[in-house]
Amino acid sequence: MPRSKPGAASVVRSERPRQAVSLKALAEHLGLSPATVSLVINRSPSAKSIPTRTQERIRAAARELNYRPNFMARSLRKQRSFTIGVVVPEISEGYASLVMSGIEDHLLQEGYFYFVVSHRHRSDLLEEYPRILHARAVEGLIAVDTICQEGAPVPLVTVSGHREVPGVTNIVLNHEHAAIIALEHLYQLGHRKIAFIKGQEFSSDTAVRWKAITDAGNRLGLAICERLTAQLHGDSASPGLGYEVTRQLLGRQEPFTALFAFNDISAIGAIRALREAGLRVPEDVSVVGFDDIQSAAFQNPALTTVRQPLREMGVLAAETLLRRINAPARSPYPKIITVEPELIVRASTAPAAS
Amino acid sequence: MPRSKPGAASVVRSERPRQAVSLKALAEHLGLSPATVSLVINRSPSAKSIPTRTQERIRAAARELNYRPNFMARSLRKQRSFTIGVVVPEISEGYASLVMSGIEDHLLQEGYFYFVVSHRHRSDLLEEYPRILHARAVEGLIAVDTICQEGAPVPLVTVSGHREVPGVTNIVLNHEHAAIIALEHLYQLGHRKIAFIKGQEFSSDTAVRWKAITDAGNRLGLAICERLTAQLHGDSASPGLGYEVTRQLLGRQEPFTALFAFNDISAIGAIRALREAGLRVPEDVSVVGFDDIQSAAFQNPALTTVRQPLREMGVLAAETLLRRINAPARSPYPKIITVEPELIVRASTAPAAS
DNA sequence: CAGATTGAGTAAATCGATTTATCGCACGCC
DNA sequence: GGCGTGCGATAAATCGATTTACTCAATCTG
Repeated sequence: MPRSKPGAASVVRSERPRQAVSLKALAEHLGLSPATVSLVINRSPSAKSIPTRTQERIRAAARELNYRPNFMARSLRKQRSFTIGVVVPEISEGYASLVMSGIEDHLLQEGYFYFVVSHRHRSDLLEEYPRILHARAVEGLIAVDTICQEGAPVPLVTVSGHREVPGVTNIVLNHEHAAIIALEHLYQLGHRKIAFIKGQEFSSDTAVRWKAITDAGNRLGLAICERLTAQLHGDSASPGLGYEVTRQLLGRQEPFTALFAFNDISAIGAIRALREAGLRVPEDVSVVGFDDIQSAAFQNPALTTVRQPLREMGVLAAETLLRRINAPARSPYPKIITVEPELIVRASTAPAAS
Repeated sequence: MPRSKPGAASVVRSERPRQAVSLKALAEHLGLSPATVSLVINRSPSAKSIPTRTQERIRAAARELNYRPNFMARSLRKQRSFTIGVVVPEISEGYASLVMSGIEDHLLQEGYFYFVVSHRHRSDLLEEYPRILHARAVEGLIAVDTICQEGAPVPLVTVSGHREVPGVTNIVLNHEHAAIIALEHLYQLGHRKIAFIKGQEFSSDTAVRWKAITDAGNRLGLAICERLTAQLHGDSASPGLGYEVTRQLLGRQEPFTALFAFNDISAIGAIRALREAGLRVPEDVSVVGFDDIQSAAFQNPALTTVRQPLREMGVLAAETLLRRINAPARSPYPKIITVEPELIVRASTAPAAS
């Protein structure tokens, strides 16, 4: 009797179906079997024998009851997680986050999600993270600016990995070209005494880039002076590292008219150190950065830099990974994909004095 | 016969057990039932009746065969995904990525992973993403600098959400305090004509911060002049927006000796605009930023700014969310958690001229 | 009219782990 | 000799969806 009271009824009605409705519940509601409903919902080819009217009925009910397939159940059955893992050194840092932005764009478009982990160059985490990502059933991995020791049990794409590891596709900048356009720019401005800031030992770009620079120097007949090169140390995304190393460089009393930094962050620190030493940028010393992070354009002076297409590299990594995941096992895959740098000339470089 | 050939055998042996071993396989190998093995592996209380020797045997075999529980199966059974969703406006941007760094830190520590999606202020994505995250079985959501229209079917924590929505815990900066320390600083330096850059309409901090600023102005007896306030427009993480709006401000021919920007990014753009107009920072105009992003310290001049503890806010968001997830349903939860700002005085502010 | 075909749908196995209720057995006890 | 009572497990249900191999009836075919 009380059930028929309008007030009570309206309370009940106003409650949305909170807990998820399962395939079984939906099938029951329809007076059909779960099998049929599943076939129709998934537009499976074997649903072609089910008449259109029934199909409509099923879809309508699914909408009405707000049916959402349980992701875990589906994943378990199909053995697919539509999830990939992204390994970066540090998430709150311009390089990685730009690459990730590209990765995300493409993955979401294709119906994949991704887990991010940042290892901060701790070797225990570097070991552990791929394992726990694998335990989380990721279908593939993207490693950004991270040196991977060995192949993984799933397809692996690295961005600036620089190691030929079997099973790994590597997306890299054309560092030779990058070195040439940067040095040529300085050379044409009349610079002959150029200082260099190398990257940290652990950065995967460091060695390759340095080789490219020395090669380019030779090509241009530009002597690269040992006393004018220094190396970043320490694991920090702050310009402080570039500042320190530039002070060292200045302390060596070897004059130079230009400086080519490992990245924009260290270039920014370098400019500060130069200024504090009473040198004007670019009048006394020209500075070239690398990467073209977002704030490069808004430094004072605006930074001349070698742009890496970081976002595009992320998209490319995601595309390549998905292609590999969806290709039949043991298909051939590219070992290396090269992208091109671009010199962005702004206000931190000028003709060499005298 | 051929099977006993040493060469062939060694080939077989050298192959690692590639495909995962299941609980069932492990149990079979041990001559036990899956139930027993599961109980032991999970250190379930009901495993206390299994003698230590057997337990050891099971664990040893698990190690040897490299048994890894299937995540999907476990999740399906336990109805837990140990995954949460993070919604940000844009991943490659200082504010969100610092918060995310804190979120990641805490979540991974606690055995959770997270999916990130960036909506770029597109309202269709803002609608869609929470839904598909829910379909992906996330156990909770964190929304960063994002206005959420309604509660979610899972616990939701917002960072700078500023809306009282039932079911939502909001982590916010003490904007009143922030406004006071910034204005007091300028006031004490002798500034009376201060320009302001307000945030974009869509930013969740904009309204609250502006109210705090006007209140603080009143408190200090500082007139806030309509003609000296302007608002950011457009969805970009570049200082270009601040540059544009500062040029507008300058065009109004209303003199000012200090400028309080909505964030560091726009402050950087503002400084460039001021410089181009022939004004020196800080000698002619002092500039105060907001957020204290990583590059603030290395601007030229180094930026005076109101620091938000973004990383800590991320950690706090993650902690709060996990607490809510693991609390019994319908437990009480905090509606608001406030964190304190800090004024970081650097080189972009100085005593007012004249 | 037997046999083949088609239409409409279903039963049941499966993915891999968790968990509750139960079982057989040996031992001690009265 | 019958009865608890630990001990050392295990059988079987369950989580929710997918998918293969059917079934049953009606219709067509020769």
